[in-house]
Amino acid sequence: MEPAKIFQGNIQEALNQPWPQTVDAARKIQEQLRSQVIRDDGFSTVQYVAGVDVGFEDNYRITKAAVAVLRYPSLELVERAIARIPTTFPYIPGFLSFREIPALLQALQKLNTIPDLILCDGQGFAHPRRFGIACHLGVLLDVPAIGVAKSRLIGTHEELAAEKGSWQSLWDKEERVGAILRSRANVKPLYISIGHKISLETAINWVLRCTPKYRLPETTRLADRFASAREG
DNA sequence: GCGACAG
DNA sequence: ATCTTGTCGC
Repeated sequence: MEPAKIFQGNIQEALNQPWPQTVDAARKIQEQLRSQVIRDDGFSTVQYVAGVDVGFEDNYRITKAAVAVLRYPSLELVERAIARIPTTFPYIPGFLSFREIPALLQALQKLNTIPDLILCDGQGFAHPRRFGIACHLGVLLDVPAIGVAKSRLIGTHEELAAEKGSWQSLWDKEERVGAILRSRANVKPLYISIGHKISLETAINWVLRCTPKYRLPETTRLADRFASAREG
């Protein structure tokens, strides 16, 4: 079966599953699915890199998801998709994926181009139960994914040098759960963690490859723009 | 019990 | 996340 069929099949299967209505049910899903996370590199060639993000409309009643697919290494926009659905889950730290993934799946379903790698807005493995949104989306789609967060959810770290490209491990007790990365000189670091089918070292390198100029990767910048645009 | 807390 | 203009700094 061709990749496109598998990708669309995974999305359809995920959409057919009942979505949790309580935090307890959501926690059980996290604890069940987290064993499926693959922490090693499970890909070779990367032709398409995608960024995903969500925004809200109508006083948070509508969740608007956006996907931007860029060609690598040119980082030019190849395709974009938008989806709007009613918001069904509140924002609770540690359960972000249950608020954002339903809309993201509907946007991803509209793609004609299958991403080889997805950069998510939020944590992956750097999560209380090691199953942030990048892990959740990566496992559901079975596509390599990276968590790129703008702020900290958990973890501690050493001082970070000011130069672009410098990074430090992010620790939760004795376990390394991710890294903080200076994606641009003298700006607040990014919180990087693996999502699925990728190692932390490879994830850091891909974030840098997708971040030629600004603090955020081009993928997330574009997805951000599409998710927040009043039009579209 | 008291803070911390992705988007 | 979102409401919002100008403004300070490299």
